[in-house]
Order: sequence, then structure tokens, then C-alpha cells
Amino acid sequence: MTVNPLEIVRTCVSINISKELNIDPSIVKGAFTVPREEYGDLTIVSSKLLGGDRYINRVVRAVENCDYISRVDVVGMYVNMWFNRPRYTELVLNSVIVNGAEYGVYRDVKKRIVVEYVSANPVHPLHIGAARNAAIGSFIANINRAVGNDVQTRFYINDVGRQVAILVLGIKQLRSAEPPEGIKPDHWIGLVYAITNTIVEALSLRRKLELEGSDERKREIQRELDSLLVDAARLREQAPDIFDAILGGLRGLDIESEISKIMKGYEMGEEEISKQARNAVSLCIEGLNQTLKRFKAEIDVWDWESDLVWSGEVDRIVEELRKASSEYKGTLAVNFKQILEIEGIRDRLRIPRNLEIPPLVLLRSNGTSLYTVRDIAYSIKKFREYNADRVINVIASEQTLPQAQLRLALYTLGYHREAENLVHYSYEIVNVEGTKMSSRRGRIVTLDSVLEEAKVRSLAELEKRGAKSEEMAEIIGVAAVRFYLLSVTPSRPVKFSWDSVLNFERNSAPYLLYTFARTEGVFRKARELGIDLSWSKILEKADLHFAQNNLRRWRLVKMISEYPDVFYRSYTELDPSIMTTYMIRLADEFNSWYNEEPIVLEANESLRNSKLITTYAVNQILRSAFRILGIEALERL
RNA sequence: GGGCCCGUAGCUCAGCUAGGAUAGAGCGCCGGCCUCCUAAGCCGGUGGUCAGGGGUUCAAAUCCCCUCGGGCCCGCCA
Repeated sequence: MTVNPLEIVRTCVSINISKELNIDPSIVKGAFTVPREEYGDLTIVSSKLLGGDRYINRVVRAVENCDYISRVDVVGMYVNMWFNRPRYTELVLNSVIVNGAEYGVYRDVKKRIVVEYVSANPVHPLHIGAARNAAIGSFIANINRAVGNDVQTRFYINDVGRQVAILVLGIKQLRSAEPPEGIKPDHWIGLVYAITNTIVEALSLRRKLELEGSDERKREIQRELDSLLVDAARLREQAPDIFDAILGGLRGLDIESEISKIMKGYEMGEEEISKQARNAVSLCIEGLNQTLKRFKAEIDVWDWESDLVWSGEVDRIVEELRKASSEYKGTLAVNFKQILEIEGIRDRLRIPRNLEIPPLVLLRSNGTSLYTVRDIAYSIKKFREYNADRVINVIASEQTLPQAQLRLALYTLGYHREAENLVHYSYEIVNVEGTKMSSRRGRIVTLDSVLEEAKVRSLAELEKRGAKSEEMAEIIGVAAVRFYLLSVTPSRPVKFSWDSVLNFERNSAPYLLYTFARTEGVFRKARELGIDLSWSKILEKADLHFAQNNLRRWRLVKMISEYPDVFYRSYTELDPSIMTTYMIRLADEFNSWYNEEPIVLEANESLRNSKLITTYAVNQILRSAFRILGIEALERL
């Protein structure tokens, strides 16, 4: 277990105060705040303690008993504390050296965790929104592994339903389902799907227009149709042959009944349809997998939704839910009214207090199943197959309601443990400025294109400094995109813009990689000069007073000591942005210091040793954080 | 109509869960710094009615209520 230097001081202070005032140490812990620099290193807001600031002098006396505190000062209600710098420096640097890359990494009681993420519809390439999911999901997997949990990542292939049926309908109109030479398979599938869908929607709107009586409605439909035709024209320009083939084939067909036939046929496992659908979806998945690998978002298990239907697992769920269902809008649905009346159920299942839960419809009138119902079977499977303590679904916030229904349905079926440990990790979507993304119309910013641009940009930068390398450009490009998507708090929407994703200055992964490479450069130089970098030996001969009268050095020591807190918060809140924000601050502090004074070239040996260890600490923290964020560290750049 | 998320500098974002001292970064803009361990860097300057109003409090960007603005959900779609 790695030590948390800051926590050691906080504990020391709070125990002393709690003894003096005879209060619980946790009350003292709630009174800490980090003051502005001129007011010290740590502050107790005395009015937050029991009895307000009446006992402030006793608080001061108590704090003075703590060895890590060298000076205490009272300003109003604030008890400002200055750390004993040499002692604290020793504590921090020693902790870094003893733990190395494990410094600051929290160790949790081992749990088994399934992370389901991405699970994008297998009918188009990944867009930048799915990329946020991929970045966050892989972060969740990485940080859980780092703390010692067993983690399995899964991708749910949603191949049952209308979208795949439309794709199959389109492919049927073509001579060959194989992608043409030189086009990535998911891009090919995305094109066929978008063309087919746009044509299907346009033809359906046209029919609606003919049947509509009201002029106002007519104008509305016409507007919708016009926008659809703009997309159609663009798609036709991209691939005229394919477009015309599909359009020609669909004309005169009763499209809705064709789609319904495919959906039914696929759910029943009809050979011809199943073969076509599996082929097409496999092509898409092949492409998605390529992109995810490139993006450092690995998937351990790929689950086919259709397998759940074919195996009868979905049927069994439907049968069991029937008992809990009643008549609703002419069909059968599960009503959660009774369950929701159980005391504290919303808290236990983490369902928003005021969220209204409509009944969950069991089956379509044509007998086919519905997504949320199939997902019940899938949730049970995830718990069962991995013997999981916890299943985390990384899914955009727009699915809050179906995810809540899912937990309630599990509870209804008696899967109480599963319902309570199924977590909907909700995040906000990515908005692309100017346009509205629509994969149904083939109007998306693909992750592939973003990664490609980032790579081109990285290559150009590398070329400037005479270090042109495709491999390095690839690593830097991926890092830049991942970091960009991870640095916004997940509960807030990301505004995507090419300018910010390709900005490689200050608040970016390239900046951090550069800082890391600088630390490596320091070690290279040291070895060149024949300095032995055995860290514990260096620590023995280090000057622990080196931050005593030097603010920059002291700030760095303190910042290094914050990493365990940052890691812990990032883990418990599963929030990568806590870590990214810290990394930037650490790099800023290091770079300012680096610019100000020599490290290896320091003439005084013990002083040089302290500086080397400080550099090593920054190096280790960045390395550790990179690993969690799925960024590959580069020794030079 | 009901619910959820969001509104902080011209732009992109921290800070809000657990209220504390003068609200922080980056980009942009202006001016400096490469005989020295990597200039994707460093230093200085510029820039804010924390959407608005009310309340709670010794203390509110942070908690509560209302209003305004943006996004999403309320489907026999996923």
C-alpha cells in the first residue's frame, strides 16, 4: 500500500485536534482547506469545528504538537499551518522512490467488474461521440485494473432491430456485399446503410405527403423531405452506382413489410437472412475493431444480441415478465408502479427521485422483441459469465430512462443483487459545431478521420524538429484525441472543434508527452555524465532542505504529494478529468522550474540529487497517469 | 406539460459532490527569452455583473426557490 504524504499530515493534525477538543477526527477532516500560498500550506477553518472559533487557541496548541507542522498562525477564523519543509520533502520523495510507478496508486479490495462500452450500432463507423464513450470506458477499465480489480470489457453488438434490417435490405439490392478495394469495411457498411435509410425515409415521406390533407402539415413534411433530399444528393455524389442500384431496387417494393420480414426472419434465425445480416454486421465490426485497437480501447468479449434471441434467453425473460405485466395501449407491458412503492428502492437502484417511469412494453404487435427487454437478458448474462460483482454500462445520458427500467425489470424478476450493482455510467454527448451529426444520414465526423488528422498534424510537428517518424506521429495523434475527450468532465457536453482537438499546446497530450520526454532527457544527460541513477542511493545523499527557501521547488514537492488524492478521487468518481487537470498543473509547475534552474548541471551534488529525484517523481507520476488514460509514454519527441 | 444535464474571461474549460480569505488555467491579443538538461517550452501584460432575481448563512460561483437561455429524454426506435 502506497503512502499518501498529505493524508499523513492531515491525520496527524486531526487526531491532535480531536483529542484536544474531544470531538470526532472526521469533523476536523471536514474543516481542512488549501489556502492561498501566502497563508501557508494547509488551513483549518475553525468555525467549522464544534464550538466555532471559541477554542481557536486550543486548536493552535494542538496543531503545534504535530511534527510535520513548523509554524501555525491565526488570521480571523483561519488556523494557517506551514509544513516542516525538510520533513515533508523527505516523506514525499521517499514515498515516490519506495513505490516507483505505483506511487499514488490506490489499492482496493479486489472486485470483479464488467465494463460494457462503445456498443455502437454496427451499421456505421465510429463517430466522435462514440469515441468519447470509448475513451471514458477504457479509462474506467484501466483505472479499475490499476487498483487491483479484475476487469472484463464487453461490446454489445446490437444486430437485432430495425437498423440492421434496413442495412440488409440495402445490401440485397447490390450485386455484392463485399466492400470495394481500398475502403474500410465499416465505412462501406456505413455508406450502404446511410443511402438505404435516406431513400427509405424519403420514399415514406413522399407517400405521407400524398396522403396528407392539411396544408400546414404538408409544408412541414415538405421541409423535412427537402432536408432529406440534400443528404440524398450528397450520398449519391459519393457513390452514384450504389445509390442508383439501391434506389432502383427499392422502387415499387412495399418497404415496410420488407423490413418487418427481415426483422422477423432474423429473430427466428432464418438461414438466408441470418447469413446476410451476420455477414454485413461482421464487416462493420471488423472495421470498428480496427479503429478501437488503434484508439487503445480494447474489447475482451464481443456479444451478439441475436445470440440472446436465438438461444431462447430473451423468450424466457418475456415469459417471466408476463406475470408482472398488464394491458397497456393495446399490448402487454410491465408496470413498475408497485415496485417503486418499496421503501428506499429508488436509492438502492440509483433511480432519480422524480424520474417518471412509464411501463415497459414487452413485445411488438408483430411478435418481435424490443431493445430494453433484450438488454435484461444481456445484463444477467454479463453478471453470470464473469461472476461479476459489478457491471458498469457506459451509455450516454439520453438513455437514463431505459437504463432505469432495466434495473427495475431485473428487480421485478428477483435479480436484486444484479439490479443494485448494475451501474449506468452516464455521460453527455459530443456536439459538433455547426452541423447536427446523423449516422442515419451518413453525416458524421468519424473517429478515423480525427485520428488521421491528428497524426498528420503530429508528423508535421515532428518534421519541424527533424524527427519524422510515422510510429511516433501515430502515438502522439492517438494521445491527443484521447486526452481531449477525457479532459472534459463526463457530465458536461463536449463541444467538438477541429481547432481544439488539433491544438497541441499547453492543455494537451502532446504538451504532457513533451514534458515527460524532457524528464527522460534529464536522465539521459545524467547517464552521459556517468551519474548512477540508483534512486535509493541518490536519496541517501540528497539535500532535503532544498525546498526550504525556494518557492518553486516547494510548490513542486507539494504538487507531487497531491497525486495520491487525485488518483483516489479519479477512481472513486470514475472521472478522468480530475486526473487530466492535475497532470496539466504538474507539467506547468515542472516546466517553469525546469526553465529556471539546472538539474543535472547543478554543481552541488546533494542539491543535484534532490533535483533529480524531483524530476523522477514527475516522470513516475506522468507515466502512471498516462497508463490510466491509455496514452503511450515516449522517451523522446 | 413533466423529468434530467448545462450556463464561469472574446473562445475552450477547472473550481460546485462536502459553502470559507483577492474566482483559476489554456487559446486569442500585446511585449520579451534559444552559446545552457528538448522553444510542442519559459517570463510579463490584457481580459470576469460566476445567465438574472430572491432566500439560507458570520460567509454563496458552490446550498434552496423562481425566471431566462441551450441540450437531451418522456416510442410497439436503439
